[in-house]
Amino acid sequence: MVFSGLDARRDMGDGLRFETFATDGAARLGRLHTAHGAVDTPAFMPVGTAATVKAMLPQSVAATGAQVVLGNTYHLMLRPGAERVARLGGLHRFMNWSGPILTDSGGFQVMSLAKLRRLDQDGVTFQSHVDGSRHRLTPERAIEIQHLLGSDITMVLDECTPFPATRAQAEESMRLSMRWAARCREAFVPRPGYGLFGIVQGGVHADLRAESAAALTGIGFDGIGFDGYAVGGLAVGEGQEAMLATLDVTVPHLPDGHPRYLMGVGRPDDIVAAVRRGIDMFDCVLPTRSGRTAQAFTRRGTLNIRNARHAEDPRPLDAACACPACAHHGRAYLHHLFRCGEVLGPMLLTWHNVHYYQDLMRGLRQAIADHALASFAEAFAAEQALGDLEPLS
RNA sequence: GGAGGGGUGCCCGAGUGGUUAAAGGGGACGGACUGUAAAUCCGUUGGCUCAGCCUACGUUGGUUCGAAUCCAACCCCCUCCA
Repeated sequence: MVFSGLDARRDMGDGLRFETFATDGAARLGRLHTAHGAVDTPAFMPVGTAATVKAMLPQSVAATGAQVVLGNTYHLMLRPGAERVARLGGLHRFMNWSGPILTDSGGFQVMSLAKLRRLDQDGVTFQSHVDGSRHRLTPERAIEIQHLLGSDITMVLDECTPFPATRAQAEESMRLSMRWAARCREAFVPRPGYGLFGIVQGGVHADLRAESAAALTGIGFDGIGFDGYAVGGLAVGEGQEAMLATLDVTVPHLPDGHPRYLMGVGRPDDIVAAVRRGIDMFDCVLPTRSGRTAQAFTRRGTLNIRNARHAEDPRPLDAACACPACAHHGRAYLHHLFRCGEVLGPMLLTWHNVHYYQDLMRGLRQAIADHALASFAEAFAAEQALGDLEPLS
């Protein structure tokens, strides 16, 4: 490279364009433009850690209305390896997903695999959960891997601060993440349609969140900042009330002109609450993991399809849902598939859950466009509260 | 007809004198799951008036302070030989 990332960025213009069409309170209706297409926001991004949204075909994911999926630096680094993906034409081609891809940096694994890694100021060394081999991840290498994958939206390497943590631990952890974020910013090679997101940390402490946001928006030699801003380290055990309170003291510090991404969240009610607080993007394993473990999300709340009460229930999971599980099958059949351990059960339920999440996002976007978000949220909560035992209308 | 093996809780199956309402599976019933070490994990699973009692290891009877475990008879099941 003859020029640094920041020089290139100045020469080539913004990596990701984000436009906003309407607002309702703090919520925004927007569109994020990437090299592989646009994402309407607020958006929910299904998680495809190992180059697959588990139990779904890429075209099925797209059919739900999902416009962007996640991949994971740590998992793809181990298998099949970033260089191999690059030789095979990049992650989009590898997994046959033509839309935008956001890749997490491995920062979540710094927390979730705490027992299998050693952290130092320069980076983190993982002991592979697959074969025990050692793998070094520095901010620079995390960015390099995401470049090799061809990620549209690259995430900085951070440390997802665990909960509970003392204030001192949260502060130290956040500052480490901010130093790493600066290194990621330097290492990232800007290209039109590709972008880098910073991640705000700071636990549940308002001043630390503010400090983190200020660090990210001012990062770089001339305060260039990032293409988008993620809020990390939430939904890790602090509870919804603390999470929302943290959003209340964090989002105001994030610039209006860039997308805001609440990492790893969440349940449907978390998403509604966070959108009302100005969050534009979400990802969560709940719809996919729960789909594989018999939990369905519906307008009437969650249900466990394994439960005996569904054994002879011919109704669909959700009468208002257009997904294949609801359009062509009743609860009794899905119940039977799960009872028998048939793979079609997890496949159909995952499809349904992802479809439900996308329906929810469509509803939220429409509500913002209509300036009716408050009444939408009220109706959403009322319907969820009815519960699954009430007959579906 | 002869020889051998075996009958344990919803099912399979361990257990050969007391620490056994009885390992472990399965099934059943329920729960959990929030930038995926997850098609995973965790409870419960004889009854009752539930820190106690009752019922229970094919059936009946016996030995013993004490039996799923030892003995006898009987009833079933399996394998081999006629």
